[in-house]
Amino acid sequence: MSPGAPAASGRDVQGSRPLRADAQRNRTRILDAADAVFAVKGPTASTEEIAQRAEVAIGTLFRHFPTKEALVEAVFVGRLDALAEQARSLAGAADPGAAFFAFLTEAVRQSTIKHTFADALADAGVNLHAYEGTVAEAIRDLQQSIGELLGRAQQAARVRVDIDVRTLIALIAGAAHAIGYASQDPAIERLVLSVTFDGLRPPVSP
Amino acid sequence: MSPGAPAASGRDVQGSRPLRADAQRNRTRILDAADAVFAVKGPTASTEEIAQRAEVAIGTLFRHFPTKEALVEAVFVGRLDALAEQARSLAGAADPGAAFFAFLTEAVRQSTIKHTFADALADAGVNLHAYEGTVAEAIRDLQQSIGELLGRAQQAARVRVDIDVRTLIALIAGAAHAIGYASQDPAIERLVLSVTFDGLRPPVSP
Amino acid sequence: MSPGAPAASGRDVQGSRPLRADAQRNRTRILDAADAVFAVKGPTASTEEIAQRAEVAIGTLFRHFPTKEALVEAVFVGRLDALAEQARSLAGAADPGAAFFAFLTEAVRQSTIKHTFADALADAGVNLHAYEGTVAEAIRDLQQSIGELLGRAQQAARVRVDIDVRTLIALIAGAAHAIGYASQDPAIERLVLSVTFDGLRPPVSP
Amino acid sequence: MSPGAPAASGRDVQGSRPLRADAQRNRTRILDAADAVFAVKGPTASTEEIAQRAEVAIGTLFRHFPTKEALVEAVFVGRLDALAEQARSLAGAADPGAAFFAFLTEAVRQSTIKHTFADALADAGVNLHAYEGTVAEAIRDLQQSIGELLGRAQQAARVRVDIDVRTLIALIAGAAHAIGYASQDPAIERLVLSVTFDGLRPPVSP
DNA sequence: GATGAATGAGTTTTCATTCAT
DNA sequence: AATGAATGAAAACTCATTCAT
Repeated sequence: MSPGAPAASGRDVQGSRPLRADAQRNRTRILDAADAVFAVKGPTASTEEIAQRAEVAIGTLFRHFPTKEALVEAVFVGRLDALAEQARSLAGAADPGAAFFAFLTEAVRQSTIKHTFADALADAGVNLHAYEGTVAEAIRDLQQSIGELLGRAQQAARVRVDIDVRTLIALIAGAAHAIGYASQDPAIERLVLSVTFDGLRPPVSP
Repeated sequence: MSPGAPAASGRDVQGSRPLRADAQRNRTRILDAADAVFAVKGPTASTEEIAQRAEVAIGTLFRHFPTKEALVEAVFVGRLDALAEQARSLAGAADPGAAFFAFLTEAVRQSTIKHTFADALADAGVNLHAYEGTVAEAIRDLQQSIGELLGRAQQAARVRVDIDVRTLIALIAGAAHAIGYASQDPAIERLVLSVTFDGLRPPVSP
Repeated sequence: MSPGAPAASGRDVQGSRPLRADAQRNRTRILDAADAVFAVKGPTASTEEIAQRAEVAIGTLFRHFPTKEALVEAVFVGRLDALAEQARSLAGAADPGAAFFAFLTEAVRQSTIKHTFADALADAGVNLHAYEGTVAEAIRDLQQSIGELLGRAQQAARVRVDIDVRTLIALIAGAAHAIGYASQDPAIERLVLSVTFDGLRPPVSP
Repeated sequence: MSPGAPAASGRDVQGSRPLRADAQRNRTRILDAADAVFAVKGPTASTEEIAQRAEVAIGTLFRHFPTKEALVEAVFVGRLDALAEQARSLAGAADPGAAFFAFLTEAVRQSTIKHTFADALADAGVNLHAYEGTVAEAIRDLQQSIGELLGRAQQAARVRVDIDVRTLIALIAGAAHAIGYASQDPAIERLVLSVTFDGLRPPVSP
């Protein structure tokens, strides 16, 4: 599991005392397993399968996440945090345009693994008002870090000024989807990114 | 239900005599219901719910579609046929560029109703080799009619020549996804389409 | 279908006017189909399959036999009649012992095709009191014709005198079952018949 | 439930740790219920009915036996084990002929409860090659223990030497069938056994 | 009478969730 | 806290039987 993976999320559950060491370890294992299984089978994968992969009993899974939905959300938040982290790490780059498009490429690639995430990302990114709790928090955080990158790229005249963060997130999810199907075909992947990037550039001034 | 809706599909099942009037009516009701329910809840919606909405017994549903998969495919084929029909109706237009972008707009809007369709569309469009039967047939038909529009627009220098049909279908699905979440927000819809269109245009020659 | 097959049964349904020619033909087709299908798949075979094999609509099947049970019974009666016919054709033979064992061999072989029949035969043969209608009638008829053969063989001192018709029918069904499993293995078939025959012979007088 | 009944089977599922006390209790209840229900209604009885009789939820039944087939097999193996146990307990008897016929009587009586078992017994006994897993194992075990009894009885000149284990099992099943129907009538039961026993004895040397 | 579409209770199986150990 | 067995409400699918055409 790469650094920045969901389980490494530092987001604290408010109001709960720190977990015992073994409990914390189980929580991490469950999140990692869920992340992997959801990525392959989508969110209809069974909790039982996740528990098995995490090598914990099903009861343990439900002790940590009272419903399946809670688990799905936690995985989602983990991915959002990882994305936001990535955006922040590019925030100070010398070339704002390069940083922006580099982030875009990476974000699309990561979302590509499984549509579920792209779906959830776009939905949350665009309809933040419909969310609450940790998801809303994570999205707000992500929007801010992406906003930073976007703003700088726009100031550097590398991106159309009429694009806002919510539209950008929608575009990322869309491109991820488009590419997701063509996993065998690098040509399509390149073309989709190319079209999206070109469409984002400011119009050539006459 | 708009004209060209799935139930109106003219694709004939080979070798079966025409259905009795009442059976045809039920088949249509089931397809319409499935189309509507899948649009809202995705393909995991239960066959029972669809049967209820169609006001037929569950046995009737399974008489018409022997497995759930067959029903899902039939709905899908219906939508593909409607799209292809649309492409064909624009094929002879005087302005190939306008026709192309008009089709794109319409295709994205229709796919937007539910991601399921966009997903399936892109998957089938890109990975046609993985399909067979009526779905493969419908996709091939759609690819051809879209190809026509695309080819003319490229000859008229209104679309980049490096785009092929498969990439285009992937882009349509991607844009549909992106927009799908922003159903409340026409601004995002406009921007996503604008970015996609601009990205598709041929580079300005210096 | 060999002569003597169930459909050829001459047993009249009491009180019903003679069937129209085409109806009679359909009745025959259904019975033949049911006989064949039940022989292969047992009585859990679906009515639909039988109708298809008979090339009639399912509604036609149920017009002739108001319940599946009625159809099963009719097939059964057909086989009982065929057996009884066979017994009668041997009744006048010169050698009563040979006639008896020839019948036995034939009866076992025929019942062997499918255990269902052996089961039903034994049950009806032994527990005649539990049956009524055409089945009871057919069994009584069969018991009488077998009784004839048995009586003569006993008088000729070729069969133990303590055997009665009901026991004999049970033994036939039992042997048929035993052999049914060994359809691949003629050795077992021969041995089972040999044991049964030997056991039926009168004890050697000292 | 007599000792040696299916639930008491000592056959261990390899590789699985011993069940928790309550789970073992439920497993036993389910097996006992299945044994009883199958005996009355045959193997088409519904899993739901078995679960009800065992007073467990349907999910519990399927946790213990992942398919209905697995349950049917487990019941079958239980009975086979009980029979083999019985054969073994008679193996050392002083009088091999008496032991052999005592076993036969008992085996027929037990198989008589329901034809399903006799059917399965004969099929597996004769066509062992078509089985695998625990069923094959149990049958092999049974064949061996019966073979022992048979061999000794043959050496003592109490049974025809041309009989082999497979034929013997077929005969047991056949007799069980024959008797099964005559449960009300001890006379028939006695006669069927008598015929079978007599048929198995070696021919009187002149 | 024949047809075959419609019905709906019943079947096996899955799975999120609870709770005794 | 962890375990994993138990629960029971679905879910997809079947099939004997009915009834409109």
